[in-house]
Amino acid sequence: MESGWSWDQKSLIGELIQGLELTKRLRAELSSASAEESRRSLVQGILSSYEKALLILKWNGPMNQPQMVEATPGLPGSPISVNGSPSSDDSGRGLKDPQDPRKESKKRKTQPRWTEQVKVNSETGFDGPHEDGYSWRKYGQKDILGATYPRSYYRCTFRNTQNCWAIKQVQRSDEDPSVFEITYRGKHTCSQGSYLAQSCQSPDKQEKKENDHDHGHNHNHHQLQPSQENLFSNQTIENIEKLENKASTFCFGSSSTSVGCKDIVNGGFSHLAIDTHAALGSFTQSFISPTTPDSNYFTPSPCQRSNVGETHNVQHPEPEVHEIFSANTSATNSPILDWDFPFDSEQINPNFPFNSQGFFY
DNA sequence: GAGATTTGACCCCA
DNA sequence: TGGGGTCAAATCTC
Repeated sequence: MESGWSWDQKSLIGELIQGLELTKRLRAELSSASAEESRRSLVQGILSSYEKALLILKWNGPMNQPQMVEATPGLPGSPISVNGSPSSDDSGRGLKDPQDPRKESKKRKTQPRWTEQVKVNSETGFDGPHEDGYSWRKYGQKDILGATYPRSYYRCTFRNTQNCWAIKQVQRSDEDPSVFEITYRGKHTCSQGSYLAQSCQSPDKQEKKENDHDHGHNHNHHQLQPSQENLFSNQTIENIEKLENKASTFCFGSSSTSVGCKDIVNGGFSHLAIDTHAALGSFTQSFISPTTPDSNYFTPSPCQRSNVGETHNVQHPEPEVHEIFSANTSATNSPILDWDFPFDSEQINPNFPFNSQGFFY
Protein backbone atom coordinates (compact mmCIF):
# COMPACT_ATOMS: atom_id res chain seq x y z
CA MET A 1 0.00 0.00 0.00
CA GLU A 2 2.76 2.32 0.80
CA SER A 3 5.05 1.67 -2.09
CA GLY A 4 2.71 2.24 -4.97
CA TRP A 5 1.37 5.23 -3.31
CA SER A 6 4.65 6.88 -2.52
CA TRP A 7 5.68 7.21 -6.14
CA ASP A 8 2.47 8.89 -7.06
CA GLN A 9 2.61 10.93 -3.97
CA LYS A 10 5.93 12.25 -5.11
CA SER A 11 4.50 13.02 -8.47
CA LEU A 12 1.60 14.71 -6.88
CA ILE A 13 3.76 16.73 -4.62
CA GLY A 14 5.96 17.59 -7.52
CA GLU A 15 3.06 18.89 -9.50
CA LEU A 16 1.73 20.85 -6.63
CA ILE A 17 5.10 22.30 -5.84
CA GLN A 18 5.40 23.34 -9.41
CA GLY A 19 2.06 24.98 -9.14
CA LEU A 20 3.29 26.69 -6.05
CA GLU A 21 6.37 27.98 -7.74
CA LEU A 22 4.40 29.21 -10.68
CA THR A 23 2.03 30.87 -8.34
CA LYS A 24 4.84 32.68 -6.66
CA ARG A 25 6.16 33.80 -9.97
CA LEU A 26 2.74 34.97 -10.93
CA ARG A 27 2.53 36.93 -7.78
CA ALA A 28 5.83 38.56 -8.58
CA GLU A 29 4.67 39.23 -12.10
CA LEU A 30 1.55 40.83 -10.85
CA SER A 31 3.40 43.19 -8.65
CA SER A 32 5.79 44.15 -11.38
CA ALA A 33 3.23 44.94 -14.01
CA SER A 34 4.65 42.54 -16.50
CA ALA A 35 3.14 41.56 -19.78
CA GLU A 36 -0.21 39.94 -19.76
CA GLU A 37 1.14 37.23 -21.98
CA SER A 38 3.57 36.27 -19.30
CA ARG A 39 0.83 36.17 -16.71
CA ARG A 40 -1.32 34.03 -18.85
CA SER A 41 1.50 31.67 -19.36
CA LEU A 42 2.01 31.37 -15.65
CA VAL A 43 -1.63 30.88 -15.01
CA GLN A 44 -1.71 28.18 -17.60
CA GLY A 45 1.21 26.51 -15.97
CA ILE A 46 -0.43 26.68 -12.60
CA LEU A 47 -3.61 25.21 -13.88
CA SER A 48 -1.70 22.56 -15.68
CA SER A 49 0.12 21.55 -12.55
CA TYR A 50 -3.02 21.23 -10.57
CA GLU A 51 -4.65 19.47 -13.40
CA LYS A 52 -1.94 16.86 -13.31
CA ALA A 53 -2.16 16.66 -9.58
CA LEU A 54 -5.82 15.94 -9.93
CA LEU A 55 -5.10 13.23 -12.37
CA ILE A 56 -2.71 11.67 -9.97
CA LEU A 57 -5.28 11.87 -7.29
CA LYS A 58 -7.78 10.40 -9.60
CA TRP A 59 -5.75 7.33 -10.29
CA ASN A 60 -4.55 6.73 -6.82
CA GLY A 61 -6.85 5.54 -4.21
CA PRO A 62 -4.56 6.01 -1.25
CA MET A 63 -5.08 9.69 -1.40
CA ASN A 64 -8.73 9.22 -1.21
CA GLN A 65 -8.86 8.05 2.22
CA PRO A 66 -10.96 8.57 5.24
CA GLN A 67 -12.35 12.03 5.24
CA MET A 68 -13.23 12.25 1.65
CA VAL A 69 -14.36 8.82 0.91
CA GLU A 70 -16.59 8.71 3.84
CA ALA A 71 -18.27 11.85 2.87
CA THR A 72 -21.93 11.72 3.32
CA PRO A 73 -23.66 9.63 0.79
CA GLY A 74 -25.44 12.56 -0.63
CA LEU A 75 -26.76 14.36 2.29
CA PRO A 76 -25.83 17.93 1.75
CA GLY A 77 -27.65 19.93 4.23
CA SER A 78 -28.87 16.99 6.02
CA PRO A 79 -28.39 17.10 9.69
CA ILE A 80 -27.99 13.42 9.59
CA SER A 81 -24.47 12.45 10.09
CA VAL A 82 -22.47 10.04 8.15
CA ASN A 83 -22.02 7.87 11.10
CA GLY A 84 -25.08 8.49 13.04
CA SER A 85 -28.67 8.16 12.39
CA PRO A 86 -31.12 10.93 12.85
CA SER A 87 -32.76 9.05 15.56
CA SER A 88 -29.62 8.56 17.49
CA ASP A 89 -30.08 11.79 19.16
CA ASP A 90 -33.70 12.52 19.34
CA SER A 91 -33.94 12.38 23.02
CA GLY A 92 -33.68 16.09 23.24
CA ARG A 93 -35.69 17.92 25.72
CA GLY A 94 -39.12 18.98 24.65
CA LEU A 95 -38.26 20.10 21.20
CA LYS A 96 -41.20 21.71 19.69
CA ASP A 97 -41.32 20.55 16.16
CA PRO A 98 -40.92 16.90 15.34
CA GLN A 99 -39.54 17.99 11.99
CA ASP A 100 -37.14 20.21 13.72
CA PRO A 101 -33.56 19.15 13.24
CA ARG A 102 -32.93 20.16 16.77
CA LYS A 103 -34.67 17.07 17.81
CA GLU A 104 -31.62 15.18 16.73
CA SER A 105 -29.52 16.52 19.45
CA LYS A 106 -28.93 19.58 21.35
CA LYS A 107 -25.29 18.92 20.98
CA ARG A 108 -25.53 17.76 17.43
CA LYS A 109 -22.87 15.21 17.98
CA THR A 110 -23.91 13.35 14.94
CA GLN A 111 -23.95 16.30 12.65
CA PRO A 112 -21.56 16.18 9.78
CA ARG A 113 -18.90 18.56 10.72
CA TRP A 114 -15.47 19.71 9.78
CA THR A 115 -12.99 22.01 11.27
CA GLU A 116 -10.92 24.79 9.87
CA GLN A 117 -7.98 26.35 11.51
CA VAL A 118 -7.69 29.90 10.54
CA LYS A 119 -4.79 32.11 11.04
CA VAL A 120 -5.46 35.77 11.05
CA ASN A 121 -3.03 38.53 10.64
CA SER A 122 -2.29 40.39 13.80
CA GLU A 123 -2.18 43.60 11.87
CA THR A 124 -5.70 43.18 10.80
CA GLY A 125 -6.65 42.51 14.33
CA PHE A 126 -8.33 39.58 15.91
CA ASP A 127 -11.50 41.29 16.65
CA GLY A 128 -13.12 41.09 13.33
CA PRO A 129 -14.50 37.78 12.33
CA HIS A 130 -14.07 36.44 8.90
CA GLU A 131 -16.97 36.68 6.64
CA ASP A 132 -17.54 33.64 4.58
CA GLY A 133 -20.37 34.90 2.50
CA TYR A 134 -23.05 33.62 4.73
CA SER A 135 -24.95 35.53 7.25
CA TRP A 136 -24.39 34.16 10.68
CA ARG A 137 -26.09 35.03 13.84
CA LYS A 138 -24.35 34.51 17.09
CA TYR A 139 -26.50 32.62 19.47
CA GLY A 140 -24.17 31.80 22.25
CA GLN A 141 -20.78 31.96 23.79
CA LYS A 142 -19.24 29.67 26.31
CA ASP A 143 -16.12 29.54 28.30
CA ILE A 144 -14.55 26.23 27.58
CA LEU A 145 -12.73 24.38 30.23
CA GLY A 146 -9.03 24.59 29.69
CA ALA A 147 -9.39 27.09 26.96
CA THR A 148 -8.25 30.62 27.39
CA TYR A 149 -10.76 32.02 25.01
CA PRO A 150 -14.47 31.48 24.90
CA ARG A 151 -16.12 29.55 22.14
CA SER A 152 -18.67 31.34 20.07
CA TYR A 153 -21.66 29.72 18.49
CA TYR A 154 -23.19 30.89 15.28
CA ARG A 155 -26.10 29.76 13.23
CA CYS A 156 -27.39 30.78 9.88
CA THR A 157 -29.40 33.96 9.93
CA PHE A 158 -31.99 32.23 7.80
CA ARG A 159 -32.49 29.46 10.22
CA ASN A 160 -36.06 30.34 10.86
CA THR A 161 -37.04 31.87 7.60
CA GLN A 162 -35.51 29.25 5.36
CA ASN A 163 -35.02 26.41 7.68
CA CYS A 164 -31.30 26.53 7.24
CA TRP A 165 -29.58 24.67 10.01
CA ALA A 166 -25.99 25.39 9.29
CA ILE A 167 -24.05 26.34 12.36
CA LYS A 168 -20.50 26.99 13.21
CA GLN A 169 -18.38 27.31 16.27
CA VAL A 170 -15.42 29.58 16.56
CA GLN A 171 -12.73 28.85 19.05
CA ARG A 172 -9.61 30.87 19.33
CA SER A 173 -6.52 28.86 19.83
CA ASP A 174 -4.78 29.02 23.14
CA GLU A 175 -1.42 28.24 21.71
CA ASP A 176 -1.62 30.70 18.92
CA PRO A 177 -4.19 33.41 19.41
CA SER A 178 -3.90 34.27 15.79
CA VAL A 179 -5.42 30.95 14.95
CA PHE A 180 -9.10 30.35 15.07
CA GLU A 181 -10.52 26.93 14.90
CA ILE A 182 -13.84 26.96 13.20
CA THR A 183 -16.10 24.02 13.24
CA TYR A 184 -18.94 23.86 10.82
CA ARG A 185 -21.93 21.66 11.12
CA GLY A 186 -24.61 21.15 8.64
CA LYS A 187 -24.93 22.61 5.27
CA HIS A 188 -26.58 25.79 4.24
CA THR A 189 -29.90 25.09 2.71
CA CYS A 190 -30.84 28.72 2.56
CA SER A 191 -31.08 30.61 -0.66
CA GLN A 192 -28.01 32.47 0.32
CA GLY A 193 -26.10 29.30 -0.03
CA SER A 194 -27.18 28.78 -3.57
CA TYR A 195 -26.62 32.36 -4.36
CA LEU A 196 -23.15 32.26 -3.06
CA ALA A 197 -22.46 29.11 -4.88
CA GLN A 198 -23.07 30.93 -8.09
CA SER A 199 -21.61 34.26 -7.46
CA CYS A 200 -18.31 35.68 -6.59
CA GLN A 201 -19.73 39.10 -6.20
CA SER A 202 -19.74 40.80 -2.94
CA PRO A 203 -23.19 41.04 -1.56
CA ASP A 204 -24.07 44.58 -0.85
CA LYS A 205 -25.16 43.68 2.54
CA GLN A 206 -21.87 42.19 3.40
CA GLU A 207 -20.11 45.19 2.13
CA LYS A 208 -22.30 47.49 4.05
CA LYS A 209 -21.85 45.39 7.08
CA GLU A 210 -18.14 45.55 6.81
CA ASN A 211 -18.15 49.23 6.24
CA ASP A 212 -20.46 49.78 9.07
CA HIS A 213 -18.30 47.80 11.37
CA ASP A 214 -15.01 49.04 10.23
CA HIS A 215 -12.99 49.26 13.34
CA GLY A 216 -9.97 50.42 11.55
CA HIS A 217 -8.14 47.17 11.47
CA ASN A 218 -9.90 45.21 8.90
CA HIS A 219 -10.64 47.52 6.10
CA ASN A 220 -7.74 46.49 4.06
CA HIS A 221 -9.53 43.60 2.55
CA HIS A 222 -11.64 46.01 0.68
CA GLN A 223 -8.77 48.06 -0.36
CA LEU A 224 -7.23 45.01 -1.77
CA GLN A 225 -10.09 44.12 -3.90
CA PRO A 226 -9.02 45.90 -7.02
CA SER A 227 -5.71 44.18 -7.10
CA GLN A 228 -7.37 40.94 -6.41
CA GLU A 229 -9.60 41.41 -9.31
CA ASN A 230 -6.60 41.99 -11.41
CA LEU A 231 -4.93 38.85 -10.38
CA PHE A 232 -6.59 36.97 -13.09
CA SER A 233 -7.77 37.84 -16.44
CA ASN A 234 -11.42 37.49 -17.05
CA GLN A 235 -10.67 34.54 -19.16
CA THR A 236 -8.93 32.79 -16.37
CA ILE A 237 -11.79 33.39 -14.05
CA GLU A 238 -14.13 32.15 -16.66
CA ASN A 239 -12.11 29.04 -17.04
CA ILE A 240 -12.13 28.39 -13.40
CA GLU A 241 -15.83 28.91 -13.33
CA LYS A 242 -16.09 26.36 -16.05
CA LEU A 243 -14.07 24.10 -13.92
CA GLU A 244 -16.47 24.59 -11.10
CA ASN A 245 -19.41 23.93 -13.27
CA LYS A 246 -17.96 20.89 -14.88
CA ALA A 247 -16.68 19.18 -11.88
CA SER A 248 -19.09 20.63 -9.42
CA THR A 249 -16.30 20.15 -7.08
CA PHE A 250 -13.87 22.94 -7.13
CA CYS A 251 -15.01 26.12 -5.77
CA PHE A 252 -12.71 29.01 -5.62
CA GLY A 253 -14.96 30.92 -3.43
CA SER A 254 -18.52 31.53 -4.09
CA SER A 255 -18.82 34.95 -2.83
CA SER A 256 -16.77 37.90 -2.10
CA THR A 257 -16.50 36.84 1.43
CA SER A 258 -15.89 33.31 0.70
CA VAL A 259 -12.68 31.62 0.14
CA GLY A 260 -13.81 28.70 -1.78
CA CYS A 261 -13.89 25.14 -0.87
CA LYS A 262 -11.34 22.75 0.22
CA ASP A 263 -12.38 19.35 1.29
CA ILE A 264 -9.37 17.99 -0.31
CA VAL A 265 -9.02 14.30 -0.13
CA ASN A 266 -6.81 14.54 2.83
CA GLY A 267 -4.98 16.91 5.00
CA GLY A 268 -1.79 16.79 3.05
CA PHE A 269 -3.39 18.10 0.02
CA SER A 270 -4.98 20.81 1.96
CA HIS A 271 -1.70 22.43 2.65
CA LEU A 272 -1.01 22.81 -0.95
CA ALA A 273 -4.45 23.89 -1.63
CA ILE A 274 -4.04 26.64 0.81
CA ASP A 275 -0.94 27.72 -0.86
CA THR A 276 -2.64 27.69 -4.15
CA HIS A 277 -5.09 30.05 -2.80
CA ALA A 278 -2.29 32.38 -1.98
CA ALA A 279 -2.38 33.20 -5.60
CA LEU A 280 -5.52 31.86 -7.07
CA GLY A 281 -7.71 32.69 -4.22
CA SER A 282 -7.19 36.30 -4.47
CA PHE A 283 -10.29 36.71 -6.45
CA THR A 284 -12.22 34.80 -3.94
CA GLN A 285 -11.08 36.61 -0.95
CA SER A 286 -12.64 36.06 2.32
CA PHE A 287 -13.26 39.01 4.41
CA ILE A 288 -12.62 39.66 7.94
CA SER A 289 -15.70 41.19 9.21
CA PRO A 290 -16.03 42.79 12.52
CA THR A 291 -19.51 41.68 13.28
CA THR A 292 -18.42 39.84 16.32
CA PRO A 293 -15.52 40.65 18.47
CA ASP A 294 -14.22 37.29 19.28
CA SER A 295 -14.28 35.47 16.09
CA ASN A 296 -11.98 36.10 13.32
CA TYR A 297 -12.90 33.14 11.45
CA PHE A 298 -12.19 31.68 8.23
CA THR A 299 -14.73 29.58 6.62
CA PRO A 300 -15.17 27.14 3.93
CA SER A 301 -17.04 28.32 1.01
CA PRO A 302 -20.64 27.66 0.62
CA CYS A 303 -19.78 25.04 -1.88
CA GLN A 304 -21.37 22.00 -0.46
CA ARG A 305 -18.72 21.52 2.08
CA SER A 306 -20.96 19.72 4.32
CA ASN A 307 -20.89 16.82 2.03
CA VAL A 308 -17.93 15.91 4.02
CA GLY A 309 -19.31 13.97 6.81
CA GLU A 310 -16.29 13.86 8.94
CA THR A 311 -14.37 16.36 10.82
CA HIS A 312 -11.86 17.88 8.59
CA ASN A 313 -9.00 19.40 10.35
CA VAL A 314 -6.99 21.72 8.31
CA GLN A 315 -3.67 22.21 9.78
CA HIS A 316 -0.62 23.82 8.44
CA PRO A 317 2.43 22.15 9.75
CA GLU A 318 4.62 22.94 6.83
CA PRO A 319 6.59 26.06 7.43
CA GLU A 320 6.46 27.24 3.91
CA VAL A 321 2.81 26.76 3.57
CA HIS A 322 2.21 28.39 6.81
CA GLU A 323 4.34 31.27 5.83
CA ILE A 324 2.42 31.80 2.69
CA PHE A 325 -0.76 31.28 4.52
CA SER A 326 0.11 34.00 6.89
CA ALA A 327 1.55 36.27 4.33
CA ASN A 328 -1.46 36.03 2.24
CA THR A 329 -3.59 36.70 5.18
CA SER A 330 -1.87 39.91 5.70
CA ALA A 331 -2.23 40.84 2.14
CA THR A 332 -5.73 39.85 1.42
CA ASN A 333 -7.31 38.42 4.45
CA SER A 334 -8.05 35.43 2.38
CA PRO A 335 -5.40 33.03 3.31
CA ILE A 336 -6.88 29.78 2.36
CA LEU A 337 -7.72 28.23 -0.82
CA ASP A 338 -10.67 26.31 0.06
CA TRP A 339 -11.09 23.75 -2.58
CA ASP A 340 -14.15 21.81 -2.65
CA PHE A 341 -13.21 18.35 -3.53
CA PRO A 342 -16.19 16.32 -2.69
CA PHE A 343 -15.44 13.47 -4.95
CA ASP A 344 -13.50 10.41 -4.34
CA SER A 345 -11.71 8.35 -6.81
CA GLU A 346 -14.78 6.44 -7.63
CA GLN A 347 -16.80 9.48 -8.23
CA ILE A 348 -14.46 10.78 -10.77
CA ASN A 349 -15.36 9.74 -14.17
CA PRO A 350 -12.29 8.13 -15.68
CA ASN A 351 -13.19 9.80 -18.88
CA PHE A 352 -13.51 13.14 -17.33
CA PRO A 353 -11.21 15.38 -19.33
CA PHE A 354 -9.10 16.72 -16.57
CA ASN A 355 -6.13 16.15 -18.67
CA SER A 356 -7.34 18.08 -21.59
CA GLN A 357 -6.65 21.69 -22.02
CA GLY A 358 -10.20 22.10 -22.97
CA PHE A 359 -11.20 21.34 -19.49
CA PHE A 360 -9.58 24.42 -18.24
CA TYR A 361 -9.70 26.52 -21.29
C1' DG B 1 -38.65 49.08 15.58
C1' DA B 2 -36.13 45.38 13.61
C1' DG B 3 -32.41 42.68 13.80
C1' DA B 4 -28.11 41.32 16.11
C1' DT B 5 -25.52 40.35 20.27
C1' DT B 6 -24.96 39.21 25.11
C1' DT B 7 -25.52 36.34 28.80
C1' DG B 8 -27.54 33.46 32.29
C1' DA B 9 -30.02 29.31 32.56
C1' DC B 10 -31.39 24.94 31.01
C1' DC B 11 -30.57 20.41 29.23
C1' DC B 12 -28.00 16.50 27.21
C1' DC B 13 -24.42 13.40 27.32
C1' DA B 14 -19.91 11.35 28.31
C1' DT C 1 -21.85 15.32 37.70
C1' DG C 2 -19.76 18.73 35.02
C1' DG C 3 -18.72 20.36 30.44
C1' DG C 4 -20.58 21.65 26.26
C1' DG C 5 -24.47 23.15 23.25
C1' DT C 6 -28.59 25.70 22.89
C1' DC C 7 -32.35 28.69 24.27
C1' DA C 8 -34.38 32.95 25.08
C1' DA C 9 -34.89 37.29 27.56
C1' DA C 10 -32.45 41.45 27.98
C1' DT C 11 -29.73 44.64 25.83
C1' DC C 12 -27.54 46.94 22.11
C1' DT C 13 -27.05 48.94 17.47
C1' DC C 14 -28.54 50.92 13.37
